Amino acid sequence: MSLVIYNTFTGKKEEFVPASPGQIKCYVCGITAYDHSHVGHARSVIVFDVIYRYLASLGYEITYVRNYTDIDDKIINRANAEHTNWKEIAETYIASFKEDMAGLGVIPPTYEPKATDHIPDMIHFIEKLIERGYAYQVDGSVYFSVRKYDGYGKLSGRTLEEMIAGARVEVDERKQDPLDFALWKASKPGEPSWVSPWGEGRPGWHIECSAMSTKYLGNPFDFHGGGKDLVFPHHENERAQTECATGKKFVNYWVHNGFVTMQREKMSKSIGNIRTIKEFLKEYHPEVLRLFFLSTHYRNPIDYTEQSLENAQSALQKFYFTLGRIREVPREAVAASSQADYPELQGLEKKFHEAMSDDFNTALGLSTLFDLARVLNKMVDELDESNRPALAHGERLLASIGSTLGLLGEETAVFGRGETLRHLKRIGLDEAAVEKAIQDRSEARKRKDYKGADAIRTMLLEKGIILLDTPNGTTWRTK
RNA sequence: GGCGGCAUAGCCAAGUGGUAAGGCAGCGGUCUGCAAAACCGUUAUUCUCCGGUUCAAAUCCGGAUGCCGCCUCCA
Repeated sequence: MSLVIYNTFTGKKEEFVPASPGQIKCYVCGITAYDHSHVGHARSVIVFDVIYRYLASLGYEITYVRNYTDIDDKIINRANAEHTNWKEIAETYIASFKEDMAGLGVIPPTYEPKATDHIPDMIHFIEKLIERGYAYQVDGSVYFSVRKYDGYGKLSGRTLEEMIAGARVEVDERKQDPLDFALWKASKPGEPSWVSPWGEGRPGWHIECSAMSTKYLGNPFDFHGGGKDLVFPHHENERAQTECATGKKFVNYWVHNGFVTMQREKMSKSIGNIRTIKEFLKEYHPEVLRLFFLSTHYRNPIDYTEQSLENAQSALQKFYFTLGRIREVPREAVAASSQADYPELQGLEKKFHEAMSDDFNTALGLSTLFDLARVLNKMVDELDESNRPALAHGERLLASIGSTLGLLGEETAVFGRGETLRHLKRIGLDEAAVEKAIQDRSEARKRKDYKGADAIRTMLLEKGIILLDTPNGTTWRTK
């Protein structure tokens, strides 16, 4: 089965052919470390985490790079506002991001380079551009000469004329052409700076990704990813610089994810409609966010609403319940599976792979998880000698699909406990009070006082607590 | 102003020529003292609207409307 991927550069789905067989080299633009990351950043990271996991499941050996922009106007501004230095700000928010990533269960990339650790690489890169006649120096700054590169605009699908027509940029007098962009910025007094052949200064934004991606991956490399907003100018500029400096193709497949919106509007710091990852994680299990993201194709926008999250939460709970039911079946009963064929399970496995190999169609892939849950629940309901091996096989399939998506990674009991505690915290109820109410109800039931018992059930239900009467007594869970 | 994307049931959402996946919610049923979970059944003659191409269109083409994004930092 071949893997098909939508390439922003061609605007089409293309069959994926790795630059070297069996290996994949991937670069994804990370964050600018000047504040806590929000749910929009999380989408990008999770989308590529799932792509990474899926490619790994296909057996590829992957080198995955995700950078940190740790020097930039916003970082400097924040440092000034807080009377500290850029380094402090950058380190603070890189640490914050790492904490978020761990919380979200994201696999760490192979390399996580920081821009300021690669200043010499960038200087070298710029020198090459000057040598080759694609860049020029003015007053200690260096600019890239956009008109020297005739491929400019091909990634974002616009012509130079269109860009000029639509320009809202303030023209910097020193540029030879309004479209030119900075490779190196001469520093103003008091600003952080590094020594360069052009004087004290700091790198332009785009150059770090060109220098670091080619340093760690060479070029051309397989994937370059990031949010859709990076297509222009960031990736367009990276591409221009790199192809001009190396004389070789930069990237084979450009992959961009859609935005997270709130009330249909892009989530972004400047609009102010953000939800930080930390805020999210206080309220929900991390896999809820992941499941929510995966329920829509990665290139489409996704609207962040409480209802959608509750939805994702129910779905996640459903999967964990299913897993929990299976695991309650005595181990010897599920036994070692034979090599027999299970057409239904194999069909679902195939469906999952077909979905994922068609431009990572996780929404469709997720539907196989629902199908699988149904099949497995039925097996547990109708458990007998004949379907035990199939159940064992199915359990493994559920776990394996889950792990490819980064879901169902927790012990069912731990998951359930976590959901309970989160819910109690949200409604401000303590566990002992719930237990006491349940005990009262059990006594009422013993007296066959069903009216009284139901009153307690209803009271708890209103608080989102559902009682489960089992042969071994009453347990409870949160809605 | 320039360029691009999207529009599928109450909600979320897949589906790029062959007669509408999946989830949530709802309804009916099995089970249960009642519930919950699970399972079974059911819920769009129709895919924003108007034209066109075709034996056949949610899917292709043209137009309209609406929403969103990029063009400035942005995942």
